[in-house]
Amino acid sequence: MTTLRSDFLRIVTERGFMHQCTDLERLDEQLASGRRTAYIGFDCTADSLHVGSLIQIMLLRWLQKTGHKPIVLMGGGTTRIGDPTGRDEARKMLSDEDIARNMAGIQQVFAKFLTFGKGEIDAEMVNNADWLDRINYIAFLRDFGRHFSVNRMLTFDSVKLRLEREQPMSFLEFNYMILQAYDFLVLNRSHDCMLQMGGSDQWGNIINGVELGRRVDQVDLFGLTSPLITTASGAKMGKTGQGAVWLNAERLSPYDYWQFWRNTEDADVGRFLRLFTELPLNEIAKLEALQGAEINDAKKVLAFEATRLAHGTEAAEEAAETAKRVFEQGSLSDNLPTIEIPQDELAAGIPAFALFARAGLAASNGEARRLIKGGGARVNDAALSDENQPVGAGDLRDGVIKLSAGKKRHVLVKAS
RNA sequence: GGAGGGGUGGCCGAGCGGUCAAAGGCAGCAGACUGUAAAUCUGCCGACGUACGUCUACGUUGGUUCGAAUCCAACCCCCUCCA
Repeated sequence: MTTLRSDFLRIVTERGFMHQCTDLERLDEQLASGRRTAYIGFDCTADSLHVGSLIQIMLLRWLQKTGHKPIVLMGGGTTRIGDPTGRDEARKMLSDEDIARNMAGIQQVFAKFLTFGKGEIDAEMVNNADWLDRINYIAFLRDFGRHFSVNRMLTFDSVKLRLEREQPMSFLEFNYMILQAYDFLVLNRSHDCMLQMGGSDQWGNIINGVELGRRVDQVDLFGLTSPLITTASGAKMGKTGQGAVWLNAERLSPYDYWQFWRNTEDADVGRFLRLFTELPLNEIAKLEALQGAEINDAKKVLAFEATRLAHGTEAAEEAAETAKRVFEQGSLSDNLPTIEIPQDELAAGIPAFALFARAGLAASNGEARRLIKGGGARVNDAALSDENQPVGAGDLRDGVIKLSAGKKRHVLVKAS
């Protein structure tokens, strides 16, 4: 590969964000010669984003840090269609209210990672419903539909794979890629946006936009994709037993977020440090070189840095402190999840299984029973053998009872 | 519209009159080993009752039968081929 001149592409390449690029050399020229604008689209299927989108978020963050303008495109319009990429079933339709609420939530997440405002390189959030909603069907088909070959569309993975698997695809979904291509064209016209980034699964959609720009406006547009991030053992990143790893504190506490990173597989530490922190590469190289149990120190750095980006320094320090107390000193921390039980109930004593279920450490009484029978439940760090054993006021230590399911999941019970 | 195939637990997928809460796999939870890792091994894995049990569940509704995920009918949805 030739030496890259633009800060953005160089950093992004060195740190492992690059998967494919439509024309690396010319894009590099462009980015090296002045301020440019790029965008990434996100759909609003939930009111927050999770770590699955973090690479994209980091890409925009680096873009801004290297002096360019990021645009966050909210798929308010396209969310109502659903990207067929990589799925066998059409998405369920969301109401306009849902979409509006989701957009607001996602904006909160981005506010942590990007600087928004009116300045030259301040980030901007746009909603494609603003133009897609106004499309006139016939005019749109005549102006843009003519540039899309169905023959070609059928060869894109998003469509081809679905057909090969003999799964249904509606015409609605089939149109998704056209609309995404149109988004790019619109953003180029309105914001002089010349680069669309996205996950590797978006390659086809991005290409369509690049081509549409060339055919309709004779402009040079660029596309760049990031690799699909899986863990070293091949699992999709960001799925835990509890569900997605959300980036907002309401859905996932900073402590749990910290824990997620702390539990990174050894083999992923270096890669994740490069992708999800902004530590200098030489420092990462040192951390990555740690062997055996020492790599835990690197994981703590990863957890701290990643949490800092999403939740701020203070929350990251707090999470680190809580983890230290719980895991390294075996003591308590107020920062653990806490439930309150009425005083009199506690005085009477609650069967252990019921308490564990109430604390959320088990999904049902039956599951709590199994947990206890299996020897995975502890009260104040003492193993529990009888699932019916009453737990109550007598178990309070300094005003709290510590319930543990396994080694990692703890809940504090307080009287109210 | 016609012919054929199909809809099973979070997912994949067997079962095709009782012994079916339903094989097997994946995912998940816990235990052992470790380093809050991975791999491996063990146990659990619909709900409720401490076990025997009860309830809910095999697209929907109704039927046959002592008994149905399994047979029949109608309906809904999906796939393939034909028109």
